[in-house]
Amino acid sequence: MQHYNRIWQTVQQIPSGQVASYGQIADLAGLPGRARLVSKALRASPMALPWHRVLRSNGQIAFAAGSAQAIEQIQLLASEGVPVQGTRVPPQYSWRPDLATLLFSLQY
DNA sequence: AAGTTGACCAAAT
DNA sequence: TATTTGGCCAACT
Repeated sequence: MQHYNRIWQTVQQIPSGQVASYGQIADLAGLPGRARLVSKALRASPMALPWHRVLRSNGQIAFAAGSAQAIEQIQLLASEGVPVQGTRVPPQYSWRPDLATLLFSLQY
């Protein structure tokens, strides 16, 4: 699907040490309102992606607390210097992409 | 063809 | 802070 490629490329733009929400990725990929599609795209991704930098809009991990996936994600984030305090990542780690940079790097 | 299911979200409570 | 509610829509039954 064409949309998945856009989503994957957008996720790859998230810098180490920062995080983005599903809705944010959808918007940046040109798919406003389709946050759920992003989760599907990540699940279906055949390539290596920084999927751990994608959180819910409120900073929480999308997986159930305590699940193996959630634990792995927390570990990966920690290795980049992003703490998960209690149940969520503090908002100052959210990615604020420069628009011109994005437009330059998203090729189709 | 019709109903269900999500790695979601914003707003209200 | 946590939970609920209604909305969303592609992919799967």
